[in-house]
Amino acid sequence: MPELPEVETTVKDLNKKVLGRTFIDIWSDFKKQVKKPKNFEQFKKEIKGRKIEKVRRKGKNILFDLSDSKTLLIHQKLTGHLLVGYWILDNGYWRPKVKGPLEEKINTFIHLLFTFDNGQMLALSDLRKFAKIELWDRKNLKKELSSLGPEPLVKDFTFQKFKDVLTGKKGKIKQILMNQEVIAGIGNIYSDEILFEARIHPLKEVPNLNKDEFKEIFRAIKKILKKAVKLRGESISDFRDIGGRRGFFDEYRKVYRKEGQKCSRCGAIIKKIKIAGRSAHFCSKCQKL
DNA sequence: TGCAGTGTTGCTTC
DNA sequence: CGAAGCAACACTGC
Repeated sequence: MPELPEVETTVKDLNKKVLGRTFIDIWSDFKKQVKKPKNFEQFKKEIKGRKIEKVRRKGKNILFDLSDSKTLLIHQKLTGHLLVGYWILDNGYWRPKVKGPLEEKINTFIHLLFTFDNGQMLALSDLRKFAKIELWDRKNLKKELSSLGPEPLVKDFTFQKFKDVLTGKKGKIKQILMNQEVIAGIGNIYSDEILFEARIHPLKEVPNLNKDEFKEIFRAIKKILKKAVKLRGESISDFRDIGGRRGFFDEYRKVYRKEGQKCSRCGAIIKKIKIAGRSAHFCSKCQKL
């Protein structure tokens, strides 16, 4: 499940690989994944001939700025992967032309594939088919994404700003951290890891946090997300970079899906509970309620 | 074998 | 208005 660090890794790699490329063709076997324009032929017509000027990230959204002020938005949701390479259509499945990590079974789930002017391809692999693809006029996109909260890794996301966005919020800290309208980009894995780093219990009510606890959470957000970006994301779920390679955050992961194991800090057993229908992992001894 | 668990977003319901 | 539940989908693990 791609969260901020995984999307950031993807976007950085895409900027190295596909900048200046022009779309010449699009293939799909699941056309309703393209939500805007709804008509796939229309989408195809509008994409063809357009050039990629820049790739950006907003929260968990990937934005391809194209020529003529269009922007292609891709949200990977749970199991979407963007892959760059060369494939051949074989019996309804895309097979990679060259040996390597792209040969893993994520290939089976390619439902959308763009071909560029140099023969290179951009594939969207998506097991659960939840990913969303939309083509926007750039001027309308800002409004569309305006409900997203601030980007946690930018310099001007200061402690003051963090306090401001949390002030007045009711609810459990875990839920608030995952709310994209409060802060953009944090999902289930990193909210667990951030709260472990900050030694705060996921069920802690936001209005009950004192200043020191706010400070710890703020510090932990920056630390964990920066670390995860540096390590090119996780791969306990099925994240892969655009070359099909894993991230390295798993070696650093302390609580997510570690229930029953010993806490690396105090040796107590890591617990798993449900919060608003989501799994939450934490150490009940060193994370304070 | 069968069914709960998996996570993100948005829509529906209360 | 907000919170909770569920659907979108398909595969894994118990």
